[in-house]
Amino acid sequence: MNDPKTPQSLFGPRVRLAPSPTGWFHVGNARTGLFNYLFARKTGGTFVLRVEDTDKERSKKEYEENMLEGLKWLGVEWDEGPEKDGSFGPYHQSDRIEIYKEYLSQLLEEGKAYYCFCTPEELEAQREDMIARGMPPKYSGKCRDLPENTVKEYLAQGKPSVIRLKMPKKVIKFNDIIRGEVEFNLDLIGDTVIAKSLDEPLYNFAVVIDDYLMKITHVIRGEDHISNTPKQIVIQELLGLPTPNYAHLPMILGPDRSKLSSRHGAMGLNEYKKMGYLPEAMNNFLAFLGWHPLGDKEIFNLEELIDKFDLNRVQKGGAIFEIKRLDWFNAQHLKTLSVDQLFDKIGEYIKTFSKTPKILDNYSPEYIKKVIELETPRLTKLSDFLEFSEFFFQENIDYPKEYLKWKTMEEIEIPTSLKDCLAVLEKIPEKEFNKAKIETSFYNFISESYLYKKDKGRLLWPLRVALSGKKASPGPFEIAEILGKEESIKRVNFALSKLNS
RNA sequence: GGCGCUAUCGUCUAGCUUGGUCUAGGACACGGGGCCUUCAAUCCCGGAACAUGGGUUCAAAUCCCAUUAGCGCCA
Repeated sequence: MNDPKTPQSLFGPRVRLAPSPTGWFHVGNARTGLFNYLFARKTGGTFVLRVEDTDKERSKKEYEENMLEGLKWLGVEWDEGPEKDGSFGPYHQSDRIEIYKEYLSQLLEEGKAYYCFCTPEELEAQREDMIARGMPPKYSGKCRDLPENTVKEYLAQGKPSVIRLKMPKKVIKFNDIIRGEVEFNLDLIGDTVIAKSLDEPLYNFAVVIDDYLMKITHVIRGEDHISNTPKQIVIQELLGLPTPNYAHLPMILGPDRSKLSSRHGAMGLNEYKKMGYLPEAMNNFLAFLGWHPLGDKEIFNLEELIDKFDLNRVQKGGAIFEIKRLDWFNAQHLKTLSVDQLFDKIGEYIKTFSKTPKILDNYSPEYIKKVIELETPRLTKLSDFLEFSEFFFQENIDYPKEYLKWKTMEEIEIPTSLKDCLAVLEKIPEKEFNKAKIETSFYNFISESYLYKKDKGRLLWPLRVALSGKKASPGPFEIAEILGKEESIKRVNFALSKLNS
C-alpha cells in the first residue's frame, strides 16, 4: 500500500478487463469483468476495457461485438474503452503496436533484452535434455551474449528470431490482495520470449506497457495469470515502471473441478440470455462464485452488490459453476419484479427468441399480464412462460382424454363431473366471473354434495384439465377467470365431446 | 518434469487475521412432511463437511510442519 512505486491516481483506482476476442464471451470473462466493475464502482474508480487483439489469426470482430454485447447485457459498463473515449487510448492492442515497439527497442538498446536465433528444433532438444537431467526446462541462454555484429548480420539475413528478456537471477515477491505474499524464483523461469519481433509483442510484454500507460492501479484477473505475474513485474522493473496491486481471482470450475470450458458444456454468455436468464440473476450468481458478503442475505441487485463488495472477502479456492444454483437465483430475481416489469421482459424475450411472437399481437397486454401474474411462482426462466402458459394463447387445446380422470374416479364418472361444472359455471353472471365468485360458487355446490365434499378432486380435477389441457397447471378458478365465461364453458364442452368420441 | 496456487456438507459458502461462544452456521440441491383439486410457490423437519498425519496449547476448523490430492502456468 505504501509502496511509492505503486501507481497513484487522483481520480481513484483504475482497473481493467483485458480479454482477447478469440472466442465467444464466456462466464469466466464475465465474472472477472463483474468483479472489476464492482471494485471500481465501490471505490469510485475507473473501469477500463481493453481489447487484446494482437493475435491476428484468432481475433475476430464478431467475438469482440459479442463481448461488448455481453457486458452491456449484464450492465457491467466500462468507463473507457471501445465506444467510449478516454484519455488513455487507443484501447485496442492492435492500434498500439508502435507504442510497444518503442519500449521493446529501449530494452534491446539497454541490453536488457536480446534477439534469439535458436530454431524450434534446437529449443526442443534443449528442453528434453533439461528434463532428462531432472532440471527445470528453461532456455539455455545460448543467444544471450551474441556479438552485436553477429546479431546485425543474422537480422540482415532475415534469419528467424524472437526477442527474449534477460531474466535477472533473483526472487520476485509480490503481495496479492487475495492470496497474500506470493514468491517466485526467476532463476527457474529463464529468459522468456517477450516478442516475436519488434512489431509482434507477446502477451506478457504488451500487458505491462498497457497497464502502465493506462495508469492501472489494480490488476484484478483470473488465477491462471498468477504465474505470469513475476515475468510482468520483471519487465516493469527493467523498464523502471511502477508495479500495480494484484488480485488473482479463483477459477470458475466445471463439475470435474478443472477450469470451466466448452468441454463441460459451458456456453457463451449470450446463450444464457437465450435460455431466459436475467442479467441480475447472472450477476448475483457470478458474484457469489468466489465471493460472499457478510450475513445471510443472498439476493442482491447490482447496486447492492456494489455496496457490499469487498476484495478482501474473495475466496481463494476455485468454485464449480452449478446451473441449478443459477436457476434458483433466477427464480428469486423473477419474483422481485412487478407484473409490468415482467411483461416488458417476457415481451422482449418472446420478440427476440420465440418462434411464435404473435401472441403479443393477438392478445391484449391486460390479458397477458393476468397470465404472467398467475404463472410467476412457477417460472424459473423467462422461457418457461411460453411452455407453461401456452394453453392461454391457443384457440383450440388438445390433450389425451385420460388426463381428465381424477385418481379416485372411473372413466365413466367423468362426464357427470364435467356436466356439474358446466351447470355451476353457467349460473355465474358474466360480470361476476372472477376467481373469488367462481370459487365460492363451486364450494357452495360442493358443500351440497356428500360425494364432492369428501373428495373435491372428483369435481375440480376434471375441470382444471378441461381448462388447461395439462396434468400440472394453476388452479381451475384462476384459469377460468382469465379465460372468461364463454371460453371456459367452451373448453368444458370440448372435454365432454372428447369423452364421447 | 519444474514452479505456483488451493483444500469446511454433493455444490456455493460462514467461521480462520485476534485459538475456547463451533456437539461447525446459512443457502442450493436432495429426502420427508404440512397446505392442497394437480403443479409450483411457501412453511416445517432431516441427512450431509473441518483432506491426512504430526506438533504447539489447558484448549485448534482456526497457529506451525509434513504428506496427499486437485487445479493452474510453463513447452
